[in-house]
Amino acid sequence: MDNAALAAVLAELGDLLEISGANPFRVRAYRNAVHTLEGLATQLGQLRAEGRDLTTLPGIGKEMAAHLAELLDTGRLTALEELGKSVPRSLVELMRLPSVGPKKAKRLWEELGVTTVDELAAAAEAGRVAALEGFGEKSQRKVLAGVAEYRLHHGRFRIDLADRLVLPLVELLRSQPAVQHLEVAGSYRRRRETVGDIDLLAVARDSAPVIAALTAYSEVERVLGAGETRASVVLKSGLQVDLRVVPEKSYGAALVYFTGSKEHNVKLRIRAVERGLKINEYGVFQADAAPGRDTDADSPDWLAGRDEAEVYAAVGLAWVPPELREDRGEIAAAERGTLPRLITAADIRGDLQMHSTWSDGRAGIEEMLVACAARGYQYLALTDHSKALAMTGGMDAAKLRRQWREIDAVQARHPEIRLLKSMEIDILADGSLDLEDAMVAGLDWVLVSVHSRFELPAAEQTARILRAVRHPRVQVLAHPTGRLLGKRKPFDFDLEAVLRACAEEGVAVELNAHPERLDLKDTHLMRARELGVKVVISTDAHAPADLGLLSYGIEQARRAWLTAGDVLNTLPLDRFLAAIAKR
DNA sequence: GCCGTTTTCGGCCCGACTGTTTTCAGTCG
Repeated sequence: MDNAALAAVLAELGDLLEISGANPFRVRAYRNAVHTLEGLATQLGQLRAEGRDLTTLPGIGKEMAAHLAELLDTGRLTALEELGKSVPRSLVELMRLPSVGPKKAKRLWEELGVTTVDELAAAAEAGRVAALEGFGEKSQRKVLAGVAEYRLHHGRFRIDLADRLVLPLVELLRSQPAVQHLEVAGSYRRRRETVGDIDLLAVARDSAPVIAALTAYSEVERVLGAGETRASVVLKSGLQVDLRVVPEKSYGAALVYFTGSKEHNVKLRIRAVERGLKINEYGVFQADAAPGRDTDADSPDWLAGRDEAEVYAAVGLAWVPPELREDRGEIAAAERGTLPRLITAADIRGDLQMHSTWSDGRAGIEEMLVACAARGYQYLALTDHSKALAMTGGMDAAKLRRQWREIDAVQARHPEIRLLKSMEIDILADGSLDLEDAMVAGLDWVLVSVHSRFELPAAEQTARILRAVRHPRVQVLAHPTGRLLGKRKPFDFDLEAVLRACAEEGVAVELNAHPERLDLKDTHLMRARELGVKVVISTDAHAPADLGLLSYGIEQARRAWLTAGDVLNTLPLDRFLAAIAKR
């Protein structure tokens, strides 16, 4: 089982414990363990095989370690199966519905016999939910609306889709005369690869017109609620948007608070408590100056909160870039002053994966080159597909030779940028390359990737990829896990073994910046860096406009703590060529 | 259930909104 699967089982047990009325701190312990697993850069099974004591991991104690060991050994968890005998496991699905939490899920089950979302829908349609004490007509309607939403799509939104939906709304709200500041917070600001909803934060002279502008927005499907300082709507796309309006004095504190992550905020508050302070969304306050006194921007106990740096400084920390706020060691680094200088788009000197009309791209070589030069790049690699991908017009040796002649001609017309001869060479099922070695030797940049046989057993898949990265001329492994967000899971293989081989062989790994891939992902990149594997951030562009997708790759690289020094294509041309010539 | 130069017990982050309540529990972020 991989870390994500382990985390899912512990999360389910935590939810089920909560429904069964367990001690809330015990429930939280499960949530904390899940968070640790999700943030782990190395597979837990690997750590265990290396003899690591799992209880040295944060939030993992004796009990969690035993659960994890059982899961790794047997793939099952007795505690979950036992609890499932007294509380239906399907109840955790009910908690995914808005306004249904553990208490309501339990009562729906005990008093109405509801155990699934479908049964809940039937009960609500029959009017049985409204009759329940503590519920009413409105609760019943909310449940039905929630079920409809759930059935439509109970997933998250890819970050690029979120951008398309959010940016016009942000522009509209910023144009309101009353608005002084408006920022998108939450996981969107941390640039997670997907977002569940959108948190907007505003400072305004008068909150009412801002709230009204949101609820009246043409893309709003329905208004979930609107009060003095906050409002929630669901867009026609299904994306939920929450808006909070805060006083100017609280803007920084609120931005920290609503940017999260929750785990990062918890750490900040604990630091505050240790220093006799209190942090909430309105500011940093002297704690217990007058117990029970309001802690808002007008309180005499208010100390800081106008901007984020002020809030961090109040607890002895440097400002932390939003992408790092995941409780992965950033607090300690901010305290020591050792936060990394994160890579930016301006550090990139060349794009090392793109396609042209020679395979499945939509633009010619020269067009792609001109677009790269316009971005200020010093080099680009043209990586059209190899012949195994016949449907893309993949090239065999003869076609590749013809392409080289055109490349030479285009290069002769454009001395301003270096056009590298390359190819996205398929890794065949046995790990051999889909191009003769004599031709491989003629390439400036040798990129390999898997595009077929995703279903191979893990051992075979691993052996196949290992053979490819151990090929003496291979320089980069592209989109190593093959995942497509929301469409295809990563194929089953031992990434750790592949990364170690890359480290030994001096092969780089790609961070494919296409928002559908983002492969490797942030935690994998952290592991690559630990092992000393260089990263290449490429767009996989199939048209000039796709070159702009680079920003999505940069964001994930930042989430992985990468600096310019960790990324090969930040090097100027001469140093880049020198670096890859060693291979 | 986890954690600890305030260790092996007694804590564990905080506030707004909603709906159904006559004073607040539950949910959510």
